[in-house]
Amino acid sequence: MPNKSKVTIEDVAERAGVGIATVSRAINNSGGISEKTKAKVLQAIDELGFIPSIAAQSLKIRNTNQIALAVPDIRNAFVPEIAWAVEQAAKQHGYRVVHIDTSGIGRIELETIRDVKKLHVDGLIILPLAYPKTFTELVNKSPVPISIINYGKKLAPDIKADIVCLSQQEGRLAMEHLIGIGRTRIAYAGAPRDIIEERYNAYVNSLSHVDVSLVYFGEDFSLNTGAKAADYFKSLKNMPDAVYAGNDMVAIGLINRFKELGVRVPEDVAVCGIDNNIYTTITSPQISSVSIMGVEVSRLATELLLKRIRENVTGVYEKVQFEPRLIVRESSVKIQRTTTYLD
Amino acid sequence: MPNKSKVTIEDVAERAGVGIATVSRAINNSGGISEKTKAKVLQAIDELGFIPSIAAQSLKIRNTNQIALAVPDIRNAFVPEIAWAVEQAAKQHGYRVVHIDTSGIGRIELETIRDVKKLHVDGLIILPLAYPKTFTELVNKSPVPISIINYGKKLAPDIKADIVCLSQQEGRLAMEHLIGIGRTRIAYAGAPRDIIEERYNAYVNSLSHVDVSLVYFGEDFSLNTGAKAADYFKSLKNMPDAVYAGNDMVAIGLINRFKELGVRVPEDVAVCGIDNNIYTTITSPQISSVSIMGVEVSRLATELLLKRIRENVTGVYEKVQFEPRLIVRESSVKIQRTTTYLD
DNA sequence: TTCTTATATGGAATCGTTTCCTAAAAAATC
DNA sequence: GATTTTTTAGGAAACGATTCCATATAAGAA
Repeated sequence: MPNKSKVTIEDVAERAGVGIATVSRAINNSGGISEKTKAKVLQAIDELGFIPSIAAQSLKIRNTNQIALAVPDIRNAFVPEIAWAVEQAAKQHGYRVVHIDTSGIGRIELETIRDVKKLHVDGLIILPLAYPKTFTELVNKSPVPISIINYGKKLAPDIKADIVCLSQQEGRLAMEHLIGIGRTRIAYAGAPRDIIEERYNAYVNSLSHVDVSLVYFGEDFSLNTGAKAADYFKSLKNMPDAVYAGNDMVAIGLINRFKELGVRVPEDVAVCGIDNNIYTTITSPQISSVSIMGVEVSRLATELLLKRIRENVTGVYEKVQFEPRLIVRESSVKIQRTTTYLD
Repeated sequence: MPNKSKVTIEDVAERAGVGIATVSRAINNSGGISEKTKAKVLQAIDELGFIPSIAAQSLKIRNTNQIALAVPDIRNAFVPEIAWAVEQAAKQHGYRVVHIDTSGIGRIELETIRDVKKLHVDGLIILPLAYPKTFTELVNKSPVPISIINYGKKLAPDIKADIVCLSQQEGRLAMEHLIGIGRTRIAYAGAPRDIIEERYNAYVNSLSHVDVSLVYFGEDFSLNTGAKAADYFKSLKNMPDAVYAGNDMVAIGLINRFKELGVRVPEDVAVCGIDNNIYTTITSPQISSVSIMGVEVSRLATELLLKRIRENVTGVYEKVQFEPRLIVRESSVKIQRTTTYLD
């Protein structure tokens, strides 16, 4: 870690025999400079190994070429894909991505928005889990543009941020699928309704009558919740013939425990999850799921943010909705009491 | 996104009726200021909602309070945990983390090191996959401290970076385990030796004789490689009775395909993976694996980096080795020759 | 060639901090 | 109360870029 190089634009100017303004023009391709001198400057830059001080540039230009990405927890199965897509898109435009872990805690999410200036970024992409009352308020007074990846509840229409979301039909898709394959006693397993309300709402709305004994609320959307749900369903005298799992982790935990308990999936119970994370294909049976389009959604959220940063406009916020996509795998098939049948 | 607040230290000074130097002292607790005036300044800051310009601070102080984390691909199962631990540790010290995706491409890894100044960070944590000849050279001339999370080959002893690694006994642990449970025809499945050499070396070193027909080199460490390995092993007239998988993804892919092919795990073939990623517990059978201590390793790597940044020293680089830990699950059990017979 | 216009170039101010240096005020010493 | 030492405060010079503005040079028109 030697030469903490401190070669400045002035050194370059001297070496190239030009003024500092000229060097700046060469760096930034800002025109008003002849090809000849530009080449001269570029060579001097190369010889000296000059790298412009981003701090100085930031101070003058007032941009940082950084955006922040605030996610609940990078260890959650559906998050890495989002982080990846955001970074790819950002890199393409010369932006770096600062990661903020909100731990899915509403308070931290709000603080992140409130103190976004402390992050030294030109914009913020946030994937909130909680939506307290002050959310919109804080977003609206943010000094930098915000892009929201919204897998939660509907946001205030007057919110001053670009929003990319899913049509919130993912639950309905899963339910319709289970109904479509002839299941009649469909259960729900997942976190309590206040976490991702829509997931449970879809369950209720897809049924003419809700049998509360078929609803299992765990603490969260985890493997563990799935396992406990399996125990619970197995304990019923009248088991469900399908489970709509609030997400894939729950579905995986559920199926695994079912297997231990001797419950066959999909013969006895069909299962459909949500998120379509890559681990739906590593279980046996592979799990039917609904893709929440993480890559598409987050790429667009990034593009919108960068566009707004670049164009520096505040009006007309975008709200784009993607459609979730049902992916049928082995864990949910038509009821056929003869041979098993996959597709 | 309204009031792009541009309240500066001068505004605060005026409001508090003091000089700008005094305001600076109040902000930074740098002493030489009476409690009375400090309170006055702090109040003014609060009233005006002043937030110091990080760009200006960086320019003067020449630090950014940011570190970069360069990883192969955040979507790889063992990476999120590392990213998480790094961020937690960094946050604790008031540092932000900029994520760099190297896609596991050696060229990009080298570029990241070479151009680290462009990242606007005070230090770099890198988890390299490849170690080309120029690696050490580039690290040594880096203008900022570097901390290496090393799961690969041994690094040059004179490298100017803190290194946190595993004792590279993870492969041996897995092999000894398989041998210990009585398996005699142990196979290898993973990427070619040039990717993570040690994983394969451990295989060779743990055996008195290597049967090349029991070695399957896929393209990478993926589910797909595992699946293809399963096909290959099944096609042998004389199947292995255990597979040492280069990582858990391979193990998962392998087991899944084995199941489709009617090969029983662990009865016919025992399987042990490496990484101990969380998905080893969601398969059936759950997979024995060796923990690579991701959280511990990366937390320490971060601590060492931040210490070096803070103390600004260049001598005496640390090299810390963690011991991997074997975790036995269902996929590998002692051979019990009771009724079942293979050949 | 001479005058006009377009193009290149350099100087100096600026961005918002920190910090050195000097001066004033307060505290301590005699 | 006078003098010295210690604290506290403010002015101004950096930090390293960008960019406005004025000027010099090259190109084009007459």
